[in-house]
Amino acid sequence: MPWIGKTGKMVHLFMADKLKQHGLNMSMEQAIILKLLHEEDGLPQNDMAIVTNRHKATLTRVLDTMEKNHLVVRIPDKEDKRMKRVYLTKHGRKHLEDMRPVFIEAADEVQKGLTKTEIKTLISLLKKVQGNINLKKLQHKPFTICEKSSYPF
Amino acid sequence: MPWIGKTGKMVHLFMADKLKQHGLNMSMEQAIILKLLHEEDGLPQNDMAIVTNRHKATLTRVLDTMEKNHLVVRIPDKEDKRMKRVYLTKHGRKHLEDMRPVFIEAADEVQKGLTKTEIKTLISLLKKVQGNINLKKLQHKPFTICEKSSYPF
DNA sequence: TTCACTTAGTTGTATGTGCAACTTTTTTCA
DNA sequence: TGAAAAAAGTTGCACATACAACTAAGTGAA
Repeated sequence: MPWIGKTGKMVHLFMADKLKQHGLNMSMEQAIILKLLHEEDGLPQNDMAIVTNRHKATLTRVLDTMEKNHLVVRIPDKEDKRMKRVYLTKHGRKHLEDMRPVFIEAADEVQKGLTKTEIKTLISLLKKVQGNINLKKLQHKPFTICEKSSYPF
Repeated sequence: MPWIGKTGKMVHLFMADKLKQHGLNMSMEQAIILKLLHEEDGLPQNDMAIVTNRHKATLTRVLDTMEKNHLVVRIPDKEDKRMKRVYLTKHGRKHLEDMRPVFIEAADEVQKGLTKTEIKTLISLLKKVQGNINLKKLQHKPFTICEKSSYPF
């Protein structure tokens, strides 16, 4: 399966470059976080780590940067004092709006020449591959395929 | 195309975990370099950066680590004094042999439940996607689809 | 109820990553 | 031929990443 890793990396770089071209000073990693919070605001950090396939320590640092840049805020959960829930700020929401058309255009470019059927086939095959991968060990939790697109494209 | 990036990341993590489980103290990035040199020893750093879709500065640092660990050596080119060519060491070749069965087993696991036809279809669709992505700007060179698997799986 | 276990998040450390700016060497072309 | 442009590699910087070890807080069973 030599192609998945490389294609994934290329798509990642392509999208990151598009953000840059449009003057959006934001990494793909941060864009992914914004998209995730757009779908469900106030997620605990650990849930975000699992959905995005990142280590919780990595998430700590990405959120440090994003909080410094006023894109999100961390608010401790009232019930469970261990948890911190992450919320979009007004500024974060603005960035989200700015990046939306960029990703729509970029996704079109990436899919150029593929029929609707081919796209459906590709996604279904990738889902099958995901189903074969159990990252339980990595995340200390059973892996579940996330129907929400944790990637903004 | 929300699935490519995430699936790629999952495969990457899965493979990295397999290396660890088998006691191979090596990052996927380093494994990719070893595999590349196995196919063509003595590549200049810049070529390696392009094929692996990494920035040349990144390659500099990965190779620093690998040279420190005696997996590869850098030898200046006789003709073009700007270039450094990278060669596998005996130790590097040993690591390559050790990781081969790990990747074969892991690839089987990732592809479980997919027919030969499905695998062919998946690869052909991913190639189409790659064809849509022009990373010229990123690499200061026109992009070409690399038929060699720059990924060890 | 208490003490071991688990869970959420952070920090230290090493590596991986891209970009800009830099040096050295080669190429181009006027 | 000589100056400008290009190319290969390195370094400073900021961020991303995983892992181990840590703190604080909740859970569960004797």
